Amino acid sequence: MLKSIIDNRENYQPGLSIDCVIFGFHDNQLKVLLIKTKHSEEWALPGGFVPVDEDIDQAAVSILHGRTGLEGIFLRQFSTFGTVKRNQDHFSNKVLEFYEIPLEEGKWYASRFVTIGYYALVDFLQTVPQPEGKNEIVEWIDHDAVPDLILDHKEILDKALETLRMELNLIPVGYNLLPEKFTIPELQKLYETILGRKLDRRNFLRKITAIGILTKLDEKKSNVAHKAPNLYSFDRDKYNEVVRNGLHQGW
Amino acid sequence: MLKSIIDNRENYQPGLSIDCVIFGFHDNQLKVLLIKTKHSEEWALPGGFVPVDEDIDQAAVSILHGRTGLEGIFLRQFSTFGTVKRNQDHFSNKVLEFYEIPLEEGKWYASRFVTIGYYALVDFLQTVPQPEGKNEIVEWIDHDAVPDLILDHKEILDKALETLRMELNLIPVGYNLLPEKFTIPELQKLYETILGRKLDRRNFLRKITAIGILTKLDEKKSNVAHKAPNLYSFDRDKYNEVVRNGLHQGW
DNA sequence: CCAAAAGTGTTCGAAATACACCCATGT
DNA sequence: ACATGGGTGTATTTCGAACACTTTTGG
Repeated sequence: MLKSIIDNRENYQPGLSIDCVIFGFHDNQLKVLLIKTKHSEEWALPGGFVPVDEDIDQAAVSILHGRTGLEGIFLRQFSTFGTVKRNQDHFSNKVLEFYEIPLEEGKWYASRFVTIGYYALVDFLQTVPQPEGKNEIVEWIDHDAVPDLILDHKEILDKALETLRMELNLIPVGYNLLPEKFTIPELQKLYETILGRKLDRRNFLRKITAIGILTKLDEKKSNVAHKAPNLYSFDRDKYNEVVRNGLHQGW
Repeated sequence: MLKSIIDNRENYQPGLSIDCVIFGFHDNQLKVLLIKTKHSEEWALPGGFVPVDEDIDQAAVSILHGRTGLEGIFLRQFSTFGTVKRNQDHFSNKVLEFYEIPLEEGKWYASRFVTIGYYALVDFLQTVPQPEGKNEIVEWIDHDAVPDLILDHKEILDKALETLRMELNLIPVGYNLLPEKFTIPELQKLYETILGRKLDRRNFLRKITAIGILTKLDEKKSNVAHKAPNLYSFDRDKYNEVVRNGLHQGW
């Protein structure tokens, strides 16, 4: 993968990469999709390079699709990272040896890369992590349990979550993070997880329904302990309308 | 300028630029600092390239300093632009002829540039527009009267203002846009100008003072028509503290 | 003396918060 | 039967929106 990019480096925007923070939600846990290559002990954000004939947003979509198989996903650029030293450590001879890349060509890879951060919200259950080649491991990691990441990827992840928290005040969230049918407590746990604090059940219900993007289904969740919670779905039209027009409230 | 960059293109991050939207405020008008090169009829945002040994944030600071002479300015990255066609038009033979750049070297310049947008808030009266060389004109233009800009610079400008409006809900604004001493009505006009709508005087006073960043001076503005308004200044410590901790309200 | 802008307080309604009881289900 | 989580309503407080009169000053 890396070798093929370096061999075809003429076709890629030099010194520029994209890193994606892919959020999922499962078991009341905020998850992050991370990758690990066999030559490294550390995890990394899934990322890639930008073909010269592709818009950066499109390149991000491609990366996301490549790692998750998903399409039509909520994807948002949040920040660009470009300190001089950000990928200094990345240029290790080990990596080049591993990929059998001559030192001369490795210079392309060794230079400072400016990386554009995107974050995505995806449906955990519909996501099939797709490693590129047998040297790669792709896995969902609990956000609480994210280990050290390569380079400044931890910083990028933190900034993504910070942005998501802020955008929670501006756009409704959940459409891509939850399955088709979900319960209010599930949605609330999602909000609580993103925000990192508890919310009052009754007030949450009032606020979230007031937005007018939920459809109460005539159906209850089955096979659950205790009282069966009602199922809801998003009213897709209204949801998209609110995404466009913005939310005028905060949490 | 451009020629010297192309001659030294090894020292710059390839395919990457920075564009700054520099806001000022004067005569109750939101102003934008724009530049025009003699070979072009169109205005542009002040921008530049990124030295390989400089952090992108630092490069933005340098560009800002170069065009305004100002330092220690409120400067914030807001978005990165990178559609394939964004600077297609920029590669005109006219430009290369003008700068006496051989076509071969011009290719560097012709490729797609991804540009990182920064916006700055500066004190209009302390800003001395500084053209780089005699081919450049640097001028404050009323935001209302901004003409067509080159490439996607209009889009970048719009996005900057949109971000600024949003950030008005998160951070206090004014420290860099107003002179040392100012009146509440002036501050209010600044807010109204950024937001593009009128605010109620009494409610504005209550809200802005509640933030606790203003110091009422024992001094009135002199030589003004009608009732002399009180002068205020920012409490720099508290101002910075609020910038750090964020504002928990909205307009 | 009058026009034009500055200063100041109160009322009202909406929204956020805090809070308690009943209901359904699996064990 | 009981423990656990789900569903619902109300009272209180807080915050933003609307609003009118008086004061000062230059012309």
